[in-house]
Amino acid sequence: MRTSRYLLATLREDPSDAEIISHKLMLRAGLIRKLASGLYNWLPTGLKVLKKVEAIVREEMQAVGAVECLMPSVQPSELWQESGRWEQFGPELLRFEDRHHRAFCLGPTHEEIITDLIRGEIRSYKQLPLTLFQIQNKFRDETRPRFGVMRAREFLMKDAYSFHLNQQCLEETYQNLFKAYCRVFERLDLKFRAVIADTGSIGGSGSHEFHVLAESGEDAIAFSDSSDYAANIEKAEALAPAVSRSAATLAMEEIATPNSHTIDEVSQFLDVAPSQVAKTLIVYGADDQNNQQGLVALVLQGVHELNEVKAGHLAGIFNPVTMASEEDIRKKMGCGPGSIGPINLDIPLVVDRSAAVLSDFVCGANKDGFHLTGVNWERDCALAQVEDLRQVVAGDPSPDGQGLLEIKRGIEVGHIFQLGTKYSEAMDAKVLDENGKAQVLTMGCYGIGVSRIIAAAIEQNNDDKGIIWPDSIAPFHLALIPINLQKSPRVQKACDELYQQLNDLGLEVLFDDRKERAGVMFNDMELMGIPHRIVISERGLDKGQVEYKGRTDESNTELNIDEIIEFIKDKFKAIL
RNA sequence: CGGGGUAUAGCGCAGUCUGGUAGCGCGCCUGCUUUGGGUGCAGGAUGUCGGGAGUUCAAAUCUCUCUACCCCGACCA
Repeated sequence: MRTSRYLLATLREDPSDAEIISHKLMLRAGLIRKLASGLYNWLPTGLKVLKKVEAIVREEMQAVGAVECLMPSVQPSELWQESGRWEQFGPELLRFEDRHHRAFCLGPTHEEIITDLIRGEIRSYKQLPLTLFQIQNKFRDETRPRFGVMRAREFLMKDAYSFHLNQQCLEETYQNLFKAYCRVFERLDLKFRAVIADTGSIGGSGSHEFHVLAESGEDAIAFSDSSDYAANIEKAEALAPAVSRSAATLAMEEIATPNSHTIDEVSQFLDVAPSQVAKTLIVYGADDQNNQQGLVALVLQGVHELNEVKAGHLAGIFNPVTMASEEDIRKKMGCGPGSIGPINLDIPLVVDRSAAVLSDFVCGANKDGFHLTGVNWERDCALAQVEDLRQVVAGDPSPDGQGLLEIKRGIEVGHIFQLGTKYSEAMDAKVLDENGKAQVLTMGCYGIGVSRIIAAAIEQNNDDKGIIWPDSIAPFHLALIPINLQKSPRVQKACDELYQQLNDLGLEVLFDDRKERAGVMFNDMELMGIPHRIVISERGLDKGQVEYKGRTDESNTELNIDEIIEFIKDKFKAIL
């Protein structure tokens, strides 16, 4: 490709609406342009990268026997009614009507469609197991799209669905897909971790997320420092403290704590450690159908944060966990949220494992401006229900009993689920087994955020000059930069010849034939992250030489012009 | 959805408080110059000042209203 015939679209300055490095660089390097909030045009350079990621994903899916198909992005509401998700899904599901007033949505995912397709096509266990995948645009009407394609509303996803007669077979496929995902991220040269995950709104039993490690990641991951345990922090279990509760030594006492509401204020005012203060949060309760019902008190140690995913999974608590309004709290407790404690509350009480071993602790007195000191469980307040409620923190013991937890940030680029029969049951997808008996299909589903991977890869690989692509997904393999092309017939001839030879090798070469100074060309090619470059100049040709430099090399390598092709061949031996 | 902010040339911004008919840098076009890290000089083009309504002799500037976008919080590949 010659730059004069290409849409280079590089920008000198950071666009004002980009916050994180990958978003800035994707705009500056001319990969994407925003159309509207969460909607992006892919420029030629961006699309080349997208297609390469797509190809790697496709190859690895096919390598584990998955078969490609393609489903529409517009989906009829009836199928979503059938699975129950027409009601369950929030406003993230973009709904609309066609001219006949029939309701549709833009597909945020395709469980309903694939289940409908398969229940019509698969009759016998002999056709199982089967894994289908597609690479297709999804639409989710995110409340807050941000960070460019990292969290866009329309985005490219690879979604795969597997069908089985039983759980054991699902687990085998799940393991295969797990390995395929690892290979995808390895081929992309990304530093990643597979972590135990919560199943969220997709549903099902077992689940892993694949995270690219990056400071700007929106997720926190807990790792063991001495085993391979890794989990999304939402899912990481906080073990019960090894120590048991000490005996009470103090009498319970009510103390005025004017204007002290937060844990820090109270602990400073009373001069006790924040860990000795119990934090009581009031959330809405739920009945068996998860209808909102009354209030529930949750007690944590002052230094800990509530893990809303864990709390939401408990019976009797409304999911998603919702903090009670100050108004409801006052109505029930007669005091503000900053003065609540577990003593003499007539609502259900759930105590975190770590809070349950406190003794002689401090808590709110359920009276504005007062706290209780010297409080002890059982003596002063029954410990009805003790659960794991809190977010793990760095230094907690690993749930697998080996080592301590570290917390790192990650970008979720893949998520795999063992769905079980959630959709097949609801949508009556069955096959006949060996005995001629109808069996509900067991399903798995497997997603990769293809467009998000690109942002994640940049987030992980960049320097002050721009993007640093791995060879596997660089938009071009090599930049060919002439010095003084317009004025030197020799440089022109040498470039044309080399350009032809490199193309003939099957390499994607970006030949910068613009009438620009060297610095401009160097900067643009580095910004775009092209991993290799060759410079041809009069000065070099005088010595019969051209010059090579890798994107991250410290300095140039001078090469005789008749060696260059062999040299390049060697650089690309993995792909040529 | 709640809270905060922004909207002026392709991009980044000033001008708005104190009303007088729009400017800077980069980019773009022309010519010369320079030619190994965003050259220098000269000339040039480009704006319904986000939309609508109002106040005024006069509105980018004041008032009302609508819209879009961004940031901070609860969701997800």
